[in-house]
Amino acid sequence: MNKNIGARGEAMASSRKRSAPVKLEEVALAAGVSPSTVSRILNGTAEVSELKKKAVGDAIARLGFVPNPVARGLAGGRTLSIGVITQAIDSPFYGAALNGIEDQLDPAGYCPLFVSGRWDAVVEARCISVLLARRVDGIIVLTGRLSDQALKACAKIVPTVVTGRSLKSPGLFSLNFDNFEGGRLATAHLIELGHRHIAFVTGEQDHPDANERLRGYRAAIDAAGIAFKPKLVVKGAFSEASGLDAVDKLITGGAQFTALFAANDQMAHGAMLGLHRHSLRVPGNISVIGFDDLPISVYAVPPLSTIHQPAYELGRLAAAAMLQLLAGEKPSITLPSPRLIVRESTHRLSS
Amino acid sequence: MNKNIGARGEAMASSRKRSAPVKLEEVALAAGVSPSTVSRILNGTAEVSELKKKAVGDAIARLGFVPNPVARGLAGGRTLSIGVITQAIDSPFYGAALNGIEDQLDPAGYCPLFVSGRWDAVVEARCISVLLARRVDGIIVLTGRLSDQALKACAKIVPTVVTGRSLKSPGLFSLNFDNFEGGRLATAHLIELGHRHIAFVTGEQDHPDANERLRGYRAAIDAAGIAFKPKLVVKGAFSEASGLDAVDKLITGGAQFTALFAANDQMAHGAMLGLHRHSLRVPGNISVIGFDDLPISVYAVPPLSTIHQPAYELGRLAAAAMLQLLAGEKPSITLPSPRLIVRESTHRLSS
DNA sequence: TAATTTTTTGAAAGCGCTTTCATACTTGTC
DNA sequence: GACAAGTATGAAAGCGCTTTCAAAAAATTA
Repeated sequence: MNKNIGARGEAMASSRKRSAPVKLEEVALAAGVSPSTVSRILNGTAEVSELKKKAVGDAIARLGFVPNPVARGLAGGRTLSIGVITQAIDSPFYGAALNGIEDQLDPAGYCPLFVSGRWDAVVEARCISVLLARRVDGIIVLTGRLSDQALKACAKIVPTVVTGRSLKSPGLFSLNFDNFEGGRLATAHLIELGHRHIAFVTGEQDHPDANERLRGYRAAIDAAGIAFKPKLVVKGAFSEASGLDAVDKLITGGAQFTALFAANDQMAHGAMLGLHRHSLRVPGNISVIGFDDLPISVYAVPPLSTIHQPAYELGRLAAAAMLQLLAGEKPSITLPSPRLIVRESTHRLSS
Repeated sequence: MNKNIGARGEAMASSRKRSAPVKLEEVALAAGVSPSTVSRILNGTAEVSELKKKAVGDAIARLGFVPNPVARGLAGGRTLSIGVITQAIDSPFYGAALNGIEDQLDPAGYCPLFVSGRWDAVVEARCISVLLARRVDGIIVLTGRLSDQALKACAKIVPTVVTGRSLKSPGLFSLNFDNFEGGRLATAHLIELGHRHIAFVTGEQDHPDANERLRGYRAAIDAAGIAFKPKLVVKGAFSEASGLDAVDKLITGGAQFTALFAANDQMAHGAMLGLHRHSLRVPGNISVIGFDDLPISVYAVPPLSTIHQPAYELGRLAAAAMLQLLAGEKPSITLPSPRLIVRESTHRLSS
């Protein structure tokens, strides 16, 4: 009763409104072979004579046959879909990564299933359940909150690719961007410009990326022989609002600084607005540098200096690694190194 | 229902490496009923005695059974997944909408399948095929390029919800934001502030939203008795870069204007940078207003006046409409009206 | 040419669930 | 208390494809 819902039964012989989709069986019949043979040709799972191959190919083309992925999933155990856990599908950074994933997966016939973890380990765990229940063939986790333990457990069930950390486990591949080096690079740039009092706005609490960037900041000022001043480091949360707050805190706290490094671009934008509100010019009075190189940062007023993070590429490579994992190969993929992008928000300190 | 997949079932007898998922048959056995009964309880498709209902419920909980959506899809014809066609998954505007869709669909047990149409009717058509091949239960098209015709054809096959246009057809529901009124509102605001020379940066060519916003602009200046000057209207493409270009074109073309209305926020940001490059201050020399109210616009320097478009809400409502369609109801959903958001990028014209 | 190995192919058994269809079991009615 | 009219339940037949398994055909060897 529910099979051909849309199929209005009214049109019998002649004009069929919505002909039921062609199925493999019909192709087999038309080509004069057995269903098994058609399946084998479709999947390349066995040698088939050229003759039949052609007959089947013709039949498929003529009938316009498209295999039903649902049936394939049930019978073959593969759904040709990959679960992708992102933290916020509406974040500009993740958006680009998702795009990269889609671009890479699509030609391979795979389809991504996006779900949002909302920076919450519990939600993330639920996401994994949902994805697993949907029988995805693999899971890509974009920098989540899940424990290494949970990730490894997941990898036991399906191939797993995770970004933002480095761990080894069977069935698991991790792809890590050098956040430490990025943090160092950004800070060193500021120091290079003559700045000695550099404020730092951190990212989400216990986010590995955030911690690494902070480590990079410390390493750079240490290397330059600048004393670390805890007062110059304020907590942020990767959001524009938190960048703005951070500047307020800094200024009302009486901190002295000529440059500010925000652990991501979103906070840098918030910080720039904060400085503007305090009648501080960027880069005239304060130099600002961010991290991520969001598309919008090119168009900030002034355009934001930052560390380029290849978000799109990250997605593409994560997907590529997944494809390799699925093919039984051992992925051999590495991310490009952090790159400093100097625009107009950083300036030499005029003494 | 499907809470605990993460629960490694090691508490069982001995330590099974990866216990095969429990299936409905086992639940039936454990509860002492037939598989049919379990299915009926799961789907609520028939009356079942309280007694057995409880027995089955217990068995499900005890065994940690989670129905296999793939099998359900094959047998029942419903996959509990909804295809969503967006133009650019990495656009800040669509990101928010996708979030809304996900939030609305998830509690209902549905799962969105996102694909990107890339502002291209051909790609979009391919997306529909892919989605249909995957046997989605419905399709949501976020302001696409497809012809009304194609959309109606799609609606014949599965329930379809489309935003950004108004058309009626069986199985089709459309949700349209009042872009005309938004455009009018923005322009009227500028006029109210004393501006008479108002530049307009258009959106993507033949994008319905873009055209409507332009219509709103014209209506407002007409109403104010201001002559329409074609030189003040320049083509944009909804991207930051095109906003910047537009300003260049305007200025090198010698156009005289004291205010600028960009058909979306992204272009407004580009335009603000363009003005900055020409040493024009916002709003000191030129007032700027955008359209969409992207999250980032709050943190622009200066914060951007704009027309609020409820992107998240749009997604949520589109999904809600889909759910109603699926339930066989006739959706009765309307979008909130455009709302003017005055921030700091627009200012009274000082004569 | 007979015997043996290798390759191609088809029949049939699922994959895990939904859904007729028919069967027991209740009610209700005169 | 016998007969019609429900109601809860189970057996079995798929959904459209993949995948053993074994038979048939072809290639190889002795």
